[in-house]
Amino acid sequence: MKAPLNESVDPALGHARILKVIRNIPRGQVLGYGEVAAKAGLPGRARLVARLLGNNDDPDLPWHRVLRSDGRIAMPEGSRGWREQSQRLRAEGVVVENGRVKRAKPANSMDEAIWGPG
DNA sequence: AATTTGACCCGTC
DNA sequence: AGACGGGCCAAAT
Repeated sequence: MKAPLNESVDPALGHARILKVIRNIPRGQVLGYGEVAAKAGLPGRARLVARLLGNNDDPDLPWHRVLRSDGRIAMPEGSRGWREQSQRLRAEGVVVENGRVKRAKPANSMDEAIWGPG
């Protein structure tokens, strides 16, 4: 039998789960659209995440912590949102260059570089 | 009910 | 790093 790779999910519930994941991104950290979707139990639905953010009106939602998989900001360069996102990220200590976020932060020690934090 | 759209993603070159 | 092509999937037209 052919098991579906992912189950269909009630839209309202899916939306809620996605928003929850975004709200749970720690300060100073970022996540890709696809990663958010996956964490919400909706693999392959990165574009749904994008749509939700586009429609979102909740000022408390840390939407700025969501980036494209290549680490770049997902809005037209120079646009209002683009500038605000860069600024918000920097305010949290995230390094942003030309709308691109460096995920591989310079490690504070060689141990961290090799074994990672923790 | 068919087509278009979107703050996307991935392999390849 | 950047360019291209093809794939993806729910929501809006």
